[in-house]
Amino acid sequence: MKPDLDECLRAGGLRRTAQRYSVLEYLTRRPIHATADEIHAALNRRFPLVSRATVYNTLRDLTRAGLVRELSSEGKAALFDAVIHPHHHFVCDQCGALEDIEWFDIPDRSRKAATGDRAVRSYEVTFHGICGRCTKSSTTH
Amino acid sequence: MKPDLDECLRAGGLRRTAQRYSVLEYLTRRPIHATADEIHAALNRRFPLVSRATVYNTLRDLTRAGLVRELSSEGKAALFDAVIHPHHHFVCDQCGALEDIEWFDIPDRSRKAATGDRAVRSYEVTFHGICGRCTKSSTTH
DNA sequence: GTCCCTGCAAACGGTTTGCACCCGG
DNA sequence: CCGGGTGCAAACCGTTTGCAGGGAC
Repeated sequence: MKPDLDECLRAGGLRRTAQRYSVLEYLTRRPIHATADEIHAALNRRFPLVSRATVYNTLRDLTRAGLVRELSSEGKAALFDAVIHPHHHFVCDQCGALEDIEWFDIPDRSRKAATGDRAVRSYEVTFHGICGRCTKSSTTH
Repeated sequence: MKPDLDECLRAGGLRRTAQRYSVLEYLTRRPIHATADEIHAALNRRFPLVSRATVYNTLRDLTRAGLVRELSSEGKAALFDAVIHPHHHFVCDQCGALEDIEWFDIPDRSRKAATGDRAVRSYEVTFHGICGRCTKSSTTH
């Protein structure tokens, strides 16, 4: 159906199995932040197909293959994204909420100078602060 | 001894206790990446003073107060830094190693445009790629 | 046919929490 | 004196792993 996904798997040196295919397809279809558990639940909604362990193992493999990005959400469950729509993040230091920030490039000059000869595949900016909700609720008065 | 640390605590709305003071002092003295467990071990090396739970609770409080930054190191134990020497990071997608990247500013233009009216307190860039060690050891041949 | 992958459940490890005691203000 | 902080240990929860059976190639 979607030969490109198969090729992605192959390119990553991963055998094509129904489980891996569906995890990858889920993430590419819904390029949102999803926890391993959400993915597991979503895939098994219709009928049991993928075990929790396999979801974790698959996500690890896909991440290593560079097909998926893992965002370790400060103590909470890790979030996974298909590597499709790059974006930055805003994290609330108080409640831990994670918001997406639209993508913008960092000037090559600063970037190259700082990373040197490292093999950089991608990058993202994480902003820290207090989100709107927390600002409102914690006003001292 | 160091009145400024006391003031930091106070400013964050935190009572001044020996435990909190020593955690904060440790992090400001050694502005490196340290896990909660390393901090706990280091502080209790001479004589037991801080329990593990208190280290965790204190780090949570300090983080909320903005005195300390938490880096959730992809699945592994979280790393903590005193908010003193800002720097960026390079994460190896393969082995998870975390390297420091010297600081550089992001042009205000891009930044403001992207974050809008959010209360941004700080930001950092995380580069992803394959570190030198992994590049060497995984060459296909 | 050979590995690698999967499922299950148990183990793991970092972090949080309940509760009683203690101390800072 | 009061409310919050601390210590201990148990609970928690996301993630990993060992092992036996099954599927990809």
